[in-house]
Amino acid sequence: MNTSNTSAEYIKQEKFLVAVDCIIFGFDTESIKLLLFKRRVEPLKGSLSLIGSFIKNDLNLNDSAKQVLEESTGLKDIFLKELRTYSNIDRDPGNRVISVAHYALIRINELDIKNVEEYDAHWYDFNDIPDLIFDHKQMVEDAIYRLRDEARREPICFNLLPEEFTIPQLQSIYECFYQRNLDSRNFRKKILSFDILTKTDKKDKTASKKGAFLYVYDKEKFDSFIAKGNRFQL
Amino acid sequence: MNTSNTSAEYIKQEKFLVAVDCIIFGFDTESIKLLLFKRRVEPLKGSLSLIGSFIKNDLNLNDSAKQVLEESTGLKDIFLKELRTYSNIDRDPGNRVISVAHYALIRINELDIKNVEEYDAHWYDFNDIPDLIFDHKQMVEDAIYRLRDEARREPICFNLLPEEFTIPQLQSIYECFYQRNLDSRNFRKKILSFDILTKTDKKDKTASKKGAFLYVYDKEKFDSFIAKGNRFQL
DNA sequence: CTTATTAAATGTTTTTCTTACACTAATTCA
DNA sequence: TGAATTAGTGTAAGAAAAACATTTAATAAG
Repeated sequence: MNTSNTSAEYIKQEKFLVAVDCIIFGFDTESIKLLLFKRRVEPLKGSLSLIGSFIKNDLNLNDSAKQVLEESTGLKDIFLKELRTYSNIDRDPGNRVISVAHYALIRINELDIKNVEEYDAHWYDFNDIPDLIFDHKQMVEDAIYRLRDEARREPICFNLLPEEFTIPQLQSIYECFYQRNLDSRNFRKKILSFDILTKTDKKDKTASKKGAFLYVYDKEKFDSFIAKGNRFQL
Repeated sequence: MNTSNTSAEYIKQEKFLVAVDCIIFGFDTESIKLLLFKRRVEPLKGSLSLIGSFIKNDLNLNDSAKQVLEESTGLKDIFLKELRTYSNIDRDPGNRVISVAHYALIRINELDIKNVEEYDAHWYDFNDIPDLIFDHKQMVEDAIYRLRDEARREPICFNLLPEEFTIPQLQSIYECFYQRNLDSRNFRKKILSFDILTKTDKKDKTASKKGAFLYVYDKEKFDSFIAKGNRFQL
């Protein structure tokens, strides 16, 4: 590290290992899933954990998390947000490490199988999280809590679906988050009332004989919806 | 730092300066205010900034922020939450520093004047924030945005008022946040409908001749309100 | 001691949003 | 060709939000 122009007051200070950990969510028609990994370094090598990495001096935290995601999933341009820091002194028995947890929403179908196998990654139902190393299970629980809240107030669930998706698919994500069935008439009415979706003339016939029309999320429509003083709320 | 039991993989890693910065909010019958400080170290010594500190090896981030707050305001048991990290490589010209911003709500009247003077601290209207060092102004803007959102969904505004406060006082905080007048009948009806306040038989006569009854926030009532499946929303 | 002033406290109606509810349509497969 | 399956649609009732004006309690001024 270049310390040539380091201020005098700074030099006295202690330095810390800083890591990012990523909570990766996906959705597969039935349930919201979480991508978990076999840890590849000591301590606790081989145990289940989130994917993470120590940060380097050339990237900020968000870019570090992006890099971790790209390496482990093969995906770029992923929905990614900071959750919070985890900084208890003894959280990592290897040494003191301050970790900044990030959560990501990905489209399961776009996941690169090669990466997944190489990294020994597996999907777990978000209602049935196994024990994880350190405080990773706490991170997951915090992320689920945050995500539930955010899904209600921001149009983020589209990030779990293909570019083109059906209204019933979208509904089932919300049913997963809220753990209850929603009325399909009311749901459709509400989501379409925001006028943020564009209907295509294509149908998805994987889920029914009749087939359901495919829609795409339109960020510009959303922005103008908000600009008019409206609020996304499900 | 004790590195005797540090894992091999960890030793190779770069370490970083980590700081906490605190965005301190108050309220003084008219407007929401922000406590700003004259910076006491180089670089940019003497410029306006948030209060902050490098963290040490014996405290987690939250406790570090608490310590900063106690030293600068003389207050304990302050409402304090993590906002987010700021980690751009060049954000601090003194050296690379990762800062974790925290926001705090305090009761202006409880502030220790001695500390305030010693630290050269001053209140600024939250609608008129001066330029600050580094990315501190961004932190403030992010904190205001977060706080506005949180005030709508969590009972946090009480932290800006004395233990005993009037309904009109509470209303004026919300009017500040939303920057619009609220109907006093509807506001009162709504806030009382949550059944989270206890009315005292005392009156505050500083704001009117008639005087307004004082109320206290009851955390237990709030918890049972939530346990019944309700949602605080203003 | 009467009157003027000031902000607090209160209820009702209208409008908007939410919830509950059941049938028809399109397609596939047997 | 008919049985099965999910998609798609409208309306009525109930709940919540918004709009709106007057009376009350206390102090201060004349």
